[in-house]
Amino acid sequence: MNIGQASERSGLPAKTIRYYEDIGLINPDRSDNGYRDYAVADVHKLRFLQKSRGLGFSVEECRQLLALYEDKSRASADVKELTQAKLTEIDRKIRELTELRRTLEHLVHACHGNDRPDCPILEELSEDRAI
Amino acid sequence: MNIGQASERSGLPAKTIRYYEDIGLINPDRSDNGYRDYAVADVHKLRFLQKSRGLGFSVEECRQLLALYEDKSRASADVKELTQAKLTEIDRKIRELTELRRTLEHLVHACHGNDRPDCPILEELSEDRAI
DNA sequence: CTTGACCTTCCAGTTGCTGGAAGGTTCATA
DNA sequence: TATGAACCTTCCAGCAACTGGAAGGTCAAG
Repeated sequence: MNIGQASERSGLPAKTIRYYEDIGLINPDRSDNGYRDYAVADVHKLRFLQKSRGLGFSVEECRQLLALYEDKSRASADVKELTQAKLTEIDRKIRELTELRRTLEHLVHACHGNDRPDCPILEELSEDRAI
Repeated sequence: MNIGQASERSGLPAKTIRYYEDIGLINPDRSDNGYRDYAVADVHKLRFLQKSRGLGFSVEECRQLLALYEDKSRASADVKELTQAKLTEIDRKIRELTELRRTLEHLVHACHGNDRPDCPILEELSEDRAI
């Protein structure tokens, strides 16, 4: 399929898809007319990139994550260690998002109007273990 | 406190903290010697920025989120709408992270070695409702 | 009173896109 | 068959969000 369709299916702008090719994240075929030709697997990768970038992973981290999936020697200790590190990071992100969610919800429900002059989030956020 | 301590407590590099001041996200006092002087509330804001940036929110979105907490007219419909939009976005992120986590874990546990030549994540990710 | 760890501003470079120009391809319609 | 819209191509420039480094001021300890 052409880049337009790959864009539509992955949720990434065509510009970004070409950029990801530039930096070696994907390698679509080329049709005879010179157009890029994306396979379904490419679209999966692109969608994966779209999500993981949106979740705050850097391009290099996304490259690592992609590599985890594609690594032929998936059993190696290195890969396992990296995966474990990523799992820990993901857990942290989930925790932080949950916390952020709780705080926002609290604002909507408890502070409708002006019962508190000061900002409740600041107290909530300062509850953290790690300061 | 000086920028070094604010950096240590917020988890943000001093460079980034100065940048956030440049673009108007924070406004620390200045000591007589010209050094920036951060209050505890500034550190809370910075830590909040550190987290929300790391969770994939743009600086402008972080500015909005900060504004939600600080908005004096917190009861306005606009603010409520924005907050609701952010909540929806946060829920999506949590869902996506959970999915990513499940996939990675699956890789670690189920695919140790070479029982699958093809990449299982690609199938998992293609299960999405919204294609 | 100097050495080292701070801090300041300013300017340049990097990452990760994003927009726009200039031009080729495809395909439906006049 | 031609012409226009809707695609696609490369290339280059600009923006967002930092990041590094130079050049220099401040401060506490020895």
